Amino acid sequence: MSKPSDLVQGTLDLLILKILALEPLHAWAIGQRLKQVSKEVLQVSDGSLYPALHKLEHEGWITAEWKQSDNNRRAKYYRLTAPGRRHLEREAANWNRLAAAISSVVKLKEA
Amino acid sequence: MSKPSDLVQGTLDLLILKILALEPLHAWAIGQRLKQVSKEVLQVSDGSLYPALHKLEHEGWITAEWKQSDNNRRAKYYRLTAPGRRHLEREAANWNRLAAAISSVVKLKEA
DNA sequence: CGCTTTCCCTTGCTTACCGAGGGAAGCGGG
DNA sequence: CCCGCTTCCCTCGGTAAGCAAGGGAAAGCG
Repeated sequence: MSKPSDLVQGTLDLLILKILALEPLHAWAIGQRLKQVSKEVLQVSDGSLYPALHKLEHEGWITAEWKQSDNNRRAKYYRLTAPGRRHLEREAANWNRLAAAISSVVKLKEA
Repeated sequence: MSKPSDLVQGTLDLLILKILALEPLHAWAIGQRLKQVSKEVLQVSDGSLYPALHKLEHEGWITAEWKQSDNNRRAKYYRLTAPGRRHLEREAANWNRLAAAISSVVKLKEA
């Protein structure tokens, strides 16, 4: 099945970049943070998160650095790059454009 | 490539159902209407539209009927069913929930 | 009689995500 | 001291969704 009832396809990159724009975090914490700030609405699984992060890193929008986590474990902290920040702005603008269009259709009443 | 810059994945069903909730239409007209009401923002191709309609019909949310179009051609008019209307409400509610959550994340500033 | 427009459809591909799996290291309790 | 729980890392195989590119037919018009 695998129906994404707790995520909108194509928005994961945007969400990750936005979270990292506020503060560098490791993968696991990103998932937790996303869940927390969205009040449990947005939930992303490991199997989605890690590949997405690797893709973003490969595209140069984030960089990784191994550090010690708060719980004294090795963790790969991701940080937004300058191109990443610009990309985030583009993605955010595009989301706003599309979300507004869709919402306007959803709210349509008889002409 | 095929990057959906003019659509958000997973919202096509919702958009189609909503358009049909206002007025029965044939496939080609649905595409036009969607483009029109969204001020050119939402554009859906043939290759997306027809399979989506067939799927919706197969699931019982819409029904089809051959008629003459305004331009005197044969056209398959789709109409929302009662279960389809209920499904539309669920999908719309889910969209609102997720879109609000995503938008709230996108608008985040430093805590 | 070609040309454009309006309408129908399918096939193969890519992207994006998920579920299920596996592993290692710190930490606390018994 | 070991065992289980949590935290953290990752990959693989599958599925869903949409798109580009193909195809066709019939109406109307010059």
